[in-house]
Amino acid sequence: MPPNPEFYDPGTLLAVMSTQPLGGALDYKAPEGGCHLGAFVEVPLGPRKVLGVVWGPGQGGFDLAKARTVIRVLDVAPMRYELREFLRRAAGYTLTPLPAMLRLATRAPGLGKPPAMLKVYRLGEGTPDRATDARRRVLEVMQEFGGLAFTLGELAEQAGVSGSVIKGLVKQGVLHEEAAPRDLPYPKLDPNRAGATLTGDQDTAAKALVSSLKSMDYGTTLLRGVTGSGKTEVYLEAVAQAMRQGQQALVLLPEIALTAEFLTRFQARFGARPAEWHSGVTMTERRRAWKMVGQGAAQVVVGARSALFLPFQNLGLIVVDEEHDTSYKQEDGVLYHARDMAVLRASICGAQVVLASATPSLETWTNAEAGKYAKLELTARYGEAVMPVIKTIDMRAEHLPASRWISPSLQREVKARIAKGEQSLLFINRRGYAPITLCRACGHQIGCPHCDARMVEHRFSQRLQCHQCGETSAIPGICPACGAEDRMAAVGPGVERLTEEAQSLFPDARIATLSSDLFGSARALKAQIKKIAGDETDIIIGTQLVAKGHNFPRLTLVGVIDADLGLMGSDLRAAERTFQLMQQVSGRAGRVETRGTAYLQTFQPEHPVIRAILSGDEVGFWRTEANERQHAGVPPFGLLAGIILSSPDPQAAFDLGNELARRDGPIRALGAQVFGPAPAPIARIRGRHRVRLLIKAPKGVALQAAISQWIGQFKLPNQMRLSVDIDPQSFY
DNA sequence: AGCACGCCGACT
DNA sequence: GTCGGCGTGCTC
Repeated sequence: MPPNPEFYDPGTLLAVMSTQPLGGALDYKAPEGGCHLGAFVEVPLGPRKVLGVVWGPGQGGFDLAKARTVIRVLDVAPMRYELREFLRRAAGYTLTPLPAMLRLATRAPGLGKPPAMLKVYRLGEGTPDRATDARRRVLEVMQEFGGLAFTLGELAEQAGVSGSVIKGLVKQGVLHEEAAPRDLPYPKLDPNRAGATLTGDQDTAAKALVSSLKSMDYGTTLLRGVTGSGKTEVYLEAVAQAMRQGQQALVLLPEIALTAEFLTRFQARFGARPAEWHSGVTMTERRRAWKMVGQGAAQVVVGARSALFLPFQNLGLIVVDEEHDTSYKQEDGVLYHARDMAVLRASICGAQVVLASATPSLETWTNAEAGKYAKLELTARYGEAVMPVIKTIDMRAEHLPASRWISPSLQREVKARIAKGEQSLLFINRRGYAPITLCRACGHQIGCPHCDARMVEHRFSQRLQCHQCGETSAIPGICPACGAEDRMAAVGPGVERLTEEAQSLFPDARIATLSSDLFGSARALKAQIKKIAGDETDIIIGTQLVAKGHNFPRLTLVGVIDADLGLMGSDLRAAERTFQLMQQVSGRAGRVETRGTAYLQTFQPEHPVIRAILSGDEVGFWRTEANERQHAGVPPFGLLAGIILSSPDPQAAFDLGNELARRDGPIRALGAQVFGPAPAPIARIRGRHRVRLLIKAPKGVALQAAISQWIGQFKLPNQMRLSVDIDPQSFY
């Protein structure tokens, strides 16, 4: 009989990938009873026991006498080929060591422990020696729910008795105590429940997605639809089809804040909630989700980007909602882009990907234009609402006193809305009160002591805060540089300061401010959003947060305080981001009956991006933008990679950076160029100085291989860390 | 990541 | 002499 490549007999040499930063797999002998390829195992490593996954046959090439034996195989479904292959390819693509990649896939609490058990109580055979009232109530409850098992707490509460009554009944054999797994399967979802009635466009798109799902093969579809066009309802039909086919589905959302609204709609469609996976989920719930996904007992997962690394058994669909969102790029630790990884994972396991957005990224738009992705368009808005009229306010012609940002024209418009009982939204993409605190005597600006970032004044909390590392400090009365008293000044607008200005301009208006840092919890934020959507607010003042998927039915005016923010930077995606953000924010106006108006305050109304937004010529904008990037040879028409060197010693980082730039043979051999070293976008984080080199390569070359070869020539001095950022997203 | 090994400065 | 600083290297 030929050996089974999926199984290792006791004593066979096999490779185990651990989550320790070793750079690769180590060989071990299979334990008594053997083990499967992909099994989760505990292995000895030096004096410790560590978690690992059986990765393949032993590699050899070392003193075989050193080989130790696998301690035990964990009681967890083995990692499937698809996930191992995904981790391998993702590690190769992002130039991340495999153990670090594997760690993302094993981030479940209590993985190494036996399944957590719970004591439950069930009806036994005996009868109680004396029938007290309390005992009778317990038995009634047990009978009412016929044969169901209860935990002590549940039963005591239902029967209105204390725990000792139940313990007493157990002693007499009336009740049985047994162990049940703590991790319960998720409620069964019903794909055939009636969903929302889909309009023509939506119905066509949903049918197209369903038929793609039926192919049981890989494919990616861009689902384009303006805000409020019902994208969610459409892709939920694809989720339903995956379930009908017995497959699992994953829905990625960019913000935890959006999950609450999603869950409500999900429950309405399928009758129960899916598994959740994001940073706000408790340890217990996390373990349950991980295990149930691995057993196929969770049909649908909604979560953040890290949910891509869950051990799905038969994944049929990945939805990336708001696919253009910048938070899909992981910016520290393992650097990856969740949208790209979703496509990679799906292509390996033969699943469908739906990229949903009103304002897709240029990458996705280009792939769809080129026919690599299918494209579905939702044009009609949900209900009768129409897109707003968009106009500019030329700030060069407005007369504004210093430290004022709401132009007279915009003030008039807001007043008119208040008079009609309609809502206005003033948008500014800056948190806090003022972005700069400077000394009027010497010009000194207060910066973060650990990062290369300015401290932002938050009047709400009466402190200065670093938006990079979270460091806070008191607002100084004396300049720390020159010692001048009472000369510190708040410069520039933030959302809190705009609120202050609005309060003085519209003293009778009811104003609500919406900024992520003004709310301690998602619940408080939700309450505020609900209040705004109701009848209690005339003016909403908000940051980026308001641009994302909330419905404010009475809103008819949007004022963008600074539409130029982000147009001037050297970021290659600056125009794209501004375009997307302005479209989303303006789309907030006039969602129901009235046609709304959006005003963009700008100093450059003739700028192509502003003009494109005004004319509504999206295709024109994308074509122009695509052309420019093609000429510049940057993504998606060329490859970019960053090399970040970080060290407590800035000179050491620069020296190594120069050395790398000088010996760039492997990179030049590709026809690629190295730029830098230059201070990284965040030049200092937690006391470490960061220097970045940028590599620009033509599309289609083996960039990763060349980079590994290149950096492999260098030995990192003490304290120095090097990380590679494939397709970096931040530039300033 | 941990942990041992090892090679130089200031102490009983 | 030796205790301990942390730089270097190994873990199958």
